[in-house]
Amino acid sequence: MVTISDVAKDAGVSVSTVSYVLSGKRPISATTRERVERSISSLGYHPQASARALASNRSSALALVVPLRRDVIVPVIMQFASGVVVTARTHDHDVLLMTQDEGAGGLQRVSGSGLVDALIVMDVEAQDPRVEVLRGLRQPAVLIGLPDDPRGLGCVDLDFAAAGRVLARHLAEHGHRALALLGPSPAVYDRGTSFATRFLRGYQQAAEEEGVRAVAHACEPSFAGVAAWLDRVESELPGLSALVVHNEAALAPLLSVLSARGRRVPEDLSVVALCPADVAVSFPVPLSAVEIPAATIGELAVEMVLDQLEGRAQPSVRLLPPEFHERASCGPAPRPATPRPRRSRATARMGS
Amino acid sequence: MVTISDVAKDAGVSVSTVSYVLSGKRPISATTRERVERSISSLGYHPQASARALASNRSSALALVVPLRRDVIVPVIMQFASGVVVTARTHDHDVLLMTQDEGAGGLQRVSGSGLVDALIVMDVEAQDPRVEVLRGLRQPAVLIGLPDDPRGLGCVDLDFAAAGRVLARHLAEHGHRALALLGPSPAVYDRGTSFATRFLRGYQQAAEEEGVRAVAHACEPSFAGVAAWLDRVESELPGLSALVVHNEAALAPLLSVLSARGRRVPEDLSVVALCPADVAVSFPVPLSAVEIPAATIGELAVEMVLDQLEGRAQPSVRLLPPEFHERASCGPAPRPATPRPRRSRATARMGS
DNA sequence: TTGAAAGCGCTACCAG
DNA sequence: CTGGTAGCGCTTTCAA
Repeated sequence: MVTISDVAKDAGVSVSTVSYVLSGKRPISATTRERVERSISSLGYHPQASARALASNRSSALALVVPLRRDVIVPVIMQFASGVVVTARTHDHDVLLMTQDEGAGGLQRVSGSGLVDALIVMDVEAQDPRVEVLRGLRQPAVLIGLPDDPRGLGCVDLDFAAAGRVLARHLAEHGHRALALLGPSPAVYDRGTSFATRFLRGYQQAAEEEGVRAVAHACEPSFAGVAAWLDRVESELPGLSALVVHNEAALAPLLSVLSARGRRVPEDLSVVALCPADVAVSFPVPLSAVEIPAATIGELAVEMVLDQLEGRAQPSVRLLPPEFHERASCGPAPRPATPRPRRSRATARMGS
Repeated sequence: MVTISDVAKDAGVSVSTVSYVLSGKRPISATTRERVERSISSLGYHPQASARALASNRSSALALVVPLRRDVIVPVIMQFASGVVVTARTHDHDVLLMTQDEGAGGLQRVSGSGLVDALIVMDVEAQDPRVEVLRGLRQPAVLIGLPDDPRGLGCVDLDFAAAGRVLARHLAEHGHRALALLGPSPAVYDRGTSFATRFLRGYQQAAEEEGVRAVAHACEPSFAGVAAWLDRVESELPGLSALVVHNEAALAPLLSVLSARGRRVPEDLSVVALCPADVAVSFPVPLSAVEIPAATIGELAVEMVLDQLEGRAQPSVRLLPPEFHERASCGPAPRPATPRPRRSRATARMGS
């Protein structure tokens, strides 16, 4: 194994000079630098990560904690993780992959052992017990999600409230006067996952502002679940002409069930969703949808956490604006709109 | 920060004793061990990873290289990665996440810098340039996939040939005499990805043995691609009554197109696939399918690579047997089988 | 602009 | 069964 002193010897300089050539932390004459670099590549020298970390007290690694639950949208996780890894590499950092099930203890372990310089934690819930632990660590952290009390921690996420607003408003502007939100499975609400609630609030707020009737219910992502959900909202809301879907896994069953019942999209029923682009275009009629900018969130998380690490910035909360993509699943309301009241009461609630 | 000598002082023993308590590499009296452990937890001591790695020349980390291409099946990758991380943790190892795009240089970097003790590389192609690089590294490696020349490297993968055989044979046993294989997109074959070819060979072999007619064509996973594929095989193979799908992304379009054309599954056409269980059950008619045991492959990869690291085993190739799950998409051939020839010529080829 | 050398915290060898 | 201690390969301060 070739070490820094092998390089120093070969180049006829001191060890510290080689180190400074590598780090750029002090000026080096062009000729010296060149000699050193020649030796480095001719010897095939690679600085040893552990020695560097020990001496500098920096690991050049970030921890990334990903969820494993079955109700997460796997492709979104992957996009996000890719964004993190690629961005980390452009800042000369590596990524240590951890799973949710290591829990708070895992965070303490990697932090305490100095394995990483900073942490990025996905899928953080409103009352996540890990939040308090993260606040107590030596290393900075950025969360994907928005806990109730984010003090001291960076947060990045889609602005779910704005996403809910955008979708509801879009339907209202197409003349729809009665909307239904197909929400995530009940388990997601039970867990107190804040994004579901934020989306719902945005949806309700826009519906109210636009003066349209709107219901919302959680939905199990299966054929049976979707069928039951449909029965319920159709009986609950006569004149229903548009759906907002915040449940990726329910999309396929939903569209199957609709087609089986002879309800055409968008002629009979408009559908808009929050889902990745590739999912949106995987149906016979491409879905108008808001996307989760997962890769961007990943990049941003890395940049925020490194800014905190270098003292360039304080922890802050960043909610990214939703991007709506119009495709083919949203049309005008089928029946001429009934005379629009100046200010109708919006009804929106999230039942079980 | 609390160090090993703080613990030694607190417990009234030497640092080496603390070290040996931690590693268990030499006998320690019960009383000493207890005192040391008490000090460790009362001081909240965490051994520093970098110092340990420097002194022991072991990082206790594995590199995991995941693909980023759009034609990979993301959930399978995730299952696999989870299996790797969880298993690595049970063996006291962490996982460094790398992306495909770091290429051979990335492998050399993490290897040369001693960041990891071993490497696991996913999605390895028949003529993958990384194979030669991996062979030259100091650390052992295990590949997911099967390159043409795997000498010196461990390999784990599904036995794709057996999977192709199982599916074709299953259909033949249900009386189907004319089969079509809907393969991955042409890009996959062009890339020389060995799993596609292995699956195809197994399918062809079983068809020949069973004396059934069988065609095979690559297919773009889109509505247009699937429709064109269907037109082609139906005109090419009169009496076609069963499909084998080796293209997860094409499943949804395929089933939509079939339903739009009034072809019922399984009454008019039987369909079997190679896909994850959750995908198989996400359609109106649950698909009989072979699954990729991704989590198992991940576990196995970790165990194999650690066995190599510890000198407990030589690099070897392990192909896991396919597991077929009967669901609802496969029925008997619709028309009574034509008199079965003793040994008919099977036709199977993979056109563009 | 460069060199010398003191650690960083741990492991594992050598002694006892 | 336990202690002392020489490194592991690098960074960074102090000195020149």
